[in-house]
Amino acid sequence: MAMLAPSTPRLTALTPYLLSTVGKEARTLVGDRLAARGLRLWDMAVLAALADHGPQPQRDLARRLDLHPSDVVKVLDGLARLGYVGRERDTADRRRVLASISEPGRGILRELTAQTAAVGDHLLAPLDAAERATLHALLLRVHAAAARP
Amino acid sequence: MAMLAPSTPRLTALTPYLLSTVGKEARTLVGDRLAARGLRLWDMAVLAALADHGPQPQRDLARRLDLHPSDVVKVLDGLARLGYVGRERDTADRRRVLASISEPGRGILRELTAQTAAVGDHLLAPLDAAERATLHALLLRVHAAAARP
DNA sequence: ACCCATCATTGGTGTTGACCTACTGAATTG
DNA sequence: CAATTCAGTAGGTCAACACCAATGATGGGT
Repeated sequence: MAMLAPSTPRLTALTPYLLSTVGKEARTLVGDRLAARGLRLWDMAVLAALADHGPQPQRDLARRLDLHPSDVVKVLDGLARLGYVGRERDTADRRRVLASISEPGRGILRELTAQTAAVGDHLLAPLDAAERATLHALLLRVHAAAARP
Repeated sequence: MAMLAPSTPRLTALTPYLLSTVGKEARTLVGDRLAARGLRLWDMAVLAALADHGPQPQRDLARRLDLHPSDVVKVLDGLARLGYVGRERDTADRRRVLASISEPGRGILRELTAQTAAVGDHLLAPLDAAERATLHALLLRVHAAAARP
């Protein structure tokens, strides 16, 4: 269990530093929960993208998640071996492979989502519900702005 | 320049995911600026800790920054080679080595701090001043809570 | 038909971050 | 004063991550 250091004022005065360390902590906590199921962060991201946007060529996944196409293959290989995703050639364009989430995949995704929410509860313990909502909304706007070129 | 992906609702609904991605982005942006000066994130953290808490044994730095003692040595080696820190045996306990920041060290730290603030401005562009303050305050509380055992 | 672009895949590379072990010299404890 | 604990150091491991080049199959354009 990673433990944040009681840090130094010069650093904690900088929002990027706080974002970086708190983000790293979140990453580690979620990563640990996923690791307990033999999965990694990208696995969850891919499952979520498939659940949200339906079956799609791997190219789209790569663009959507900003993940290298050759790494998409590797992630899907792992998920397919566990039965969480299926792959079919697109009959319209036989170069493409349509990846889709399976029922077991949806099940594990629900679990992972719950786990992640639990991590959130733990991490945001010092904040009340309204504050958590505020934080989330602000982060969402920052995220959205950083996402577009 | 890393670019965040336009992500998927199921993920952006989870605060830990937002913290993780935005944090990673902040980390990368700051890291790039440091790399332009041949430094890394830990270098800045160590300089800041020395500036904030004065000369101190490396053991304290390790605890303070949650950095492995053997890695503290390596970071200090690099900083010492650049003349940003000095090291002296503690006369009271000659096992200890007191690390301290030098004047050039303070200078570079000021620069790095300005660079980091600039990254903050860029990253938090969509937020107005009050919102940035709110975000910072919330993150600070989360950080402080996660820091203590 | 032919050529070129696209998609998936394979099998790598280099970097990084965190960690671990063994060793030295110094202090503390019994 | 012997044994143990502690600080710093040197050197190495290890997994994760992002990225790259080459290949084979397919599609689209002219």
